[in-house]
This record gives sequence, structure tokens and C-alpha cells, in this order.
Amino acid sequence: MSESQRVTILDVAERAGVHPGTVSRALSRPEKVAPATRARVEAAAKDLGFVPNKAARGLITGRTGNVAVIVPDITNPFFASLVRSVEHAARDVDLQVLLVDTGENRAEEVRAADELSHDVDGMIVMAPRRLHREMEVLGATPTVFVNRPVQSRASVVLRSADAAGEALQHLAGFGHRHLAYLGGPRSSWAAVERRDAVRRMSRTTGVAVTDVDVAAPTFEAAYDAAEQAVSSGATAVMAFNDQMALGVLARLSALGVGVPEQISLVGCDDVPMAAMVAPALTTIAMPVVEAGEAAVHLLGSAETVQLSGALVIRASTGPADQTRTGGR
Amino acid sequence: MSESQRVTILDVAERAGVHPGTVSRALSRPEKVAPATRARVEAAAKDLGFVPNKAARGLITGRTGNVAVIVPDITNPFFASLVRSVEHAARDVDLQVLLVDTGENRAEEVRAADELSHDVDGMIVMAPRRLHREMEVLGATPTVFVNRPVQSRASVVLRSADAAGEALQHLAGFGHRHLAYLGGPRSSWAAVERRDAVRRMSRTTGVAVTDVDVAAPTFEAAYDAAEQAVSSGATAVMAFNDQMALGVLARLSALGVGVPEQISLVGCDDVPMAAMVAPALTTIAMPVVEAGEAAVHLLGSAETVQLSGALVIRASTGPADQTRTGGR
DNA sequence: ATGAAAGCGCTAACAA
DNA sequence: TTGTTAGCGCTTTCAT
Repeated sequence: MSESQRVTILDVAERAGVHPGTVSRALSRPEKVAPATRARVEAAAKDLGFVPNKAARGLITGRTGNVAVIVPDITNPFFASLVRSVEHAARDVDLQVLLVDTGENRAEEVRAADELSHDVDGMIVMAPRRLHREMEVLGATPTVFVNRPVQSRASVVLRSADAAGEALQHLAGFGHRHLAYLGGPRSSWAAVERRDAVRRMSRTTGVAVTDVDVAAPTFEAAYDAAEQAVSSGATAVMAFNDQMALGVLARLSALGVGVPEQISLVGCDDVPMAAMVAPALTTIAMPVVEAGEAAVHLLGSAETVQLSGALVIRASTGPADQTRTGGR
Repeated sequence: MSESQRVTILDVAERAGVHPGTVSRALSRPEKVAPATRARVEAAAKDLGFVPNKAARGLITGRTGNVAVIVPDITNPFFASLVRSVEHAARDVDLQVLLVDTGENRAEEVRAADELSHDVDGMIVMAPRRLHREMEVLGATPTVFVNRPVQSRASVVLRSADAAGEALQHLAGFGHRHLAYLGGPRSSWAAVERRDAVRRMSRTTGVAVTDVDVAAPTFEAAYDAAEQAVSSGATAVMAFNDQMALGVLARLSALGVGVPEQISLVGCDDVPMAAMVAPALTTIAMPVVEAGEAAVHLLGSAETVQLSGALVIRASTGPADQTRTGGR
């Protein structure tokens, strides 16, 4: 067992007293072999510490046993959770995960996809801003897109529209009449879906919405933009994701604005940190575990699976500040 | 280019008017081929969209082009950063990263290592609690351990001792005389190293240290343990990692204990969140990027690379609360 | 500098 | 049910 790749199927065949082909069958399709021989082969393989050579197998079967996972930023807890879920689901179907972190760089996404597509059995692409046109190059490699519906390709979509609508109703119920919305990247499908939902529900509930432009969907950018939200006169702030909401929270705290006493705050994704800050963040919990599993199971198909987020009410939302409401 | 793996070296050979062996040489060791033929081969390969079949190449060379990275928890920002760094460094040397998340499960670590060791060119193991005995099975596969020195194996060690000592001096300079220390897992090399450093510096500086036991190195466990730290009468709290420090911060905030007015707080790792909370956390920044790069470059060697963390002073530490100091 | 030939370890027809 | 045979696509001697 100290030598890494010395025991071949021939050694096993010899020890079991059968021919190499039989060993191959016994190990890969046991039902096609007599129980007795199967037992002998298995024993021999175990004694010798036989491990099949994946390259040799792959050369003939055309399969590698690997699935590529392309993410924009593994240090983003949302993607980290997704990747973890994919990894566990992949293991259950004997696939290994080849991770690529593109650093939010679109050119790198395309390069990685092109390069890897030949060496994997499938790809799971979590790059939200990938252009449709660019992935024609993927050719025949089974690919599933996460959080971006793609025509004639498998995808798993995390819908937040309903939950975002609920959030608005929740705020309206607290007497809020004016919301500042910090949106995500316009090129992101999820960002568009969410903002549209907020707009729609704005009409229904009569809560006015002020859009606040944020340079990037990050803590820092939201920190910088938070003051605009305050000066808009809104009594509630909603952000595209939790990182941004956290940024707003930090800025409000620095400005001495009480949450939720003066301003209520809603995030999205329910990253671990959301529950940890004070006050704990009201947010939209996304079914990332299910999404990861779905992505793996979708490999090879062209279906779209829709999963929905759910509003999680915590301490960062409360009754509207009457001073601010009246003060307009 | 729509077919994934149809163009072989034979097609290229035919188009370039040379023999297959020459194509192979021209592509893998260009210097062993006449410039003219090389150019013809390269042109033919490009025209045809030739992509070498990794399985076939691996079968003969014994190399896979993959390196396995085994982490306890990819959703932990510390490991996520490390993995990202490894991934980028690996790409520079044409290696792909096979990610395994063991979910802090030691048995899973061993299983993954055994299984993968045959199918990768190397392994980078970030499991801090792995037993030495268990990795004999790794056999000849080049392996480097991160954050745990291992005899006769390559490793990259992130030393925090000096920075931890500095942190204590920093606190002593602020007049703190009593520190509560929330340690990490005893089985973790890093935890032991850090605690020893705190002990040593405790003698030097005369700052008394109360050890607070924490069930796990997590936000939640630290949140639960924080009250003990308060009731110990300490004016400063230091935690094994930032997640724990963040937990303490949340609890202190819930208890109405001011940071740093009443209690100063120091974390470790400098995860992104540390700079984002209010007050921003004084912590020890670990050179994770360098560590990831070192891990990749160490593959195949048996060296140990030592990297040191540095104290980052932010807003969570300040002058000792004289009330509490006197009150004992 | 290039051609020819022999496999790497395995699977999958096809026979028996 | 098991044996036999022919490669998968590439690299690498060994000749030339």
C-alpha cells in the first residue's frame, strides 16, 4: 500500500485466477458476474490494495468523474455555502469537484469554462453575470447555471421575488411609508428580479421606494451609500444582499442612527453573519443547500428548477419612527 | 468546435503533414522540434481546435494535473481565503484544484485523503486536527499540511505567537491587568501555539490571564461563553479566532457592556468581517495569501515554511476601565 | 530532426 | 458466465 499506482487489474486477475476482463466486470458491473467469482475478485483486489486507474478508465469511457464549479468569489459566504452543498451532493454520485474562483472577472469565467469543459463530466456555473453569447463554446458539456435562467440549458433559480414582496408588506404593517432600496448589479438576473418585485409591491402597499445606487454589491460600497438612504427620509432600508445590509448597519451605527428604532433594515441571503450582528438582521433566507443539490442532479438535463427564498424576521425591523415619518 | 473531444493528435498530424509523434513533441517540448515544423503543427492544432486529452496523457505520464485541497469548512472565511489563494497559485503552475470539504469530520478527512491520493499530483491538507498516524496511508503522494507542522512532510505554518504577544503588550500598555482568554480546540496546533504565547507574555507583562473554556471555535459557542469572561472581572478579552471574538462582541453588546470602554476585545485571523463590525476588531492578520502560495510551491518538497501574523489595531481595544480594574 | 512502434491500464465488443 | 481481442489518445523510446 506504500506504492501508489503499482497494482493493476492484471495482478488482481492473476491472484483471483480469472482473466483481466472479468476483473473489470466484477468491479464495475458486479451483476454481470457469478457471485462466486465476484467474491474471489473482490477479495483479491482488497488483498492487493487495488485502486483502479482513473486515467485509463477515463480514456476509454470518456468520463473523468469530475465536475467543475465556477464561482465569482469563494470568500463570499453565499457562494461558499453553495459550493459546500454542491460538493456534498457531488460526492453522493461519485463526482469530484474542481473549483474555480474567477475573482468576479468575467473574462476569467469564460476562459475557465472553455478550458475545463474538455476535462470534466459537467459544469456548474455560478457566475451571475455571464453572457449568454459567451457560453456557446461550452459545446456538449452538460452545464447547469445557478441563479440565472439560461435558454435551453439547465439552471437552478433562487427566486426572491415573493419573499421580497413579503418583506415590503412586513414593513408596511409596521407603518413604514418610505423605503430606500440599495440594489445589486443591473447585469445580475437576481438583482433585476428582486428590484422588480419591490417595485410591484410598492404599488400594492403604497410604500414609496427610493432607489439608491451602489457601486458594487459589497459591504464597503453599501457603507458609503448608506448616508444617501438616511437623507432620503426613508424609515426603512432594504439591500440586495446581506453584505450590503451589514454595511448599512455599520454606517448607521457610526452615525448614531438606531436600528430598528429610527430605521428598519432588511437584507437578503441569510448569511451566517446576519444572525450574529446586533441587532440580528431581518433577511431573506435562500435555500442554498437545496440549490446545490439541485444543481448536481440537473447535470445532463435542460430543466430549470425554481427555489424560493423565505422572509426571516429578526430584530432589525420594527415600527416606523413617527418622527421621521411625520417630518417629511 | 461544437464536438467536445473529436480532434486527436492524428488529425493534427495529418493536416500538418507530419507524424503523430512529432505533433506530440511540438506541443509538449517545442524546443525538440524544428521551428518550421513547430509552426506548422501549431497552426494545424489551432485550426482544428485541438485540445489534448488529459486522460490519455495522464495514463502515460502518471500525472493528472490536479491537486486536492482538503478543508474542514469552506464556509469559514479563513479557509475560504486560503483556498482562493491556493486556487490562484495552482492555476499559475497549471494545476486544477479538487476541493473537499470534510465538515470538520476527521474520519471524512482520512477517507478523502486515501481516496484522492491516487488521482492527484499532490494534496494540500488544511485539516488542523488530523492525526499524524492516520496519514501514513498517503504513501508517496506529495502532501503539504497547512497550519500543522508534520514530521518529514512539507508544511506551512502560520505563526501567531509573536503577534499574540504583541497584543498582550498592547493591552498592558492600555493599563489592562487582567485578560480573559477564550482558547481554541486543544487538539489544534495553532490553538496550542497561541495559548502558550499568551501564557508566556502574561508573565512578562504581569497581565493575569483567566482561561475560559469554549465548546467550539465558533461564534455561537463564544457567545455563550462570553458572560464567564465578563464575570471573571477581566477588562480585556482575547479569542482564538475572529468568529469567536465576534460572538463575544455580540454578547457584550446584548449585555450592554461597552467595547472598548468597559472591555477591550482582540480576535485573530482578520477575516473581512472583523473590519466591518462596530467597533472594528483589533485582531491578528494572518498572511493567508502567502500561505496558499507557499503551499502550492511546497508540493513535492518536505520543507516547512513559517509565516507570521501581525497585530492590527482597530477600535475594539482601548484604555482599561478603571472602575473594573479597581473593583477587584 | 523526424519516423516508427510499443505500450500506459482499462473497458467493451464479440466469441466461446 | 467468462475469455479473447482490440483499442481509447497520447508519450516516448529507438531508429533513421
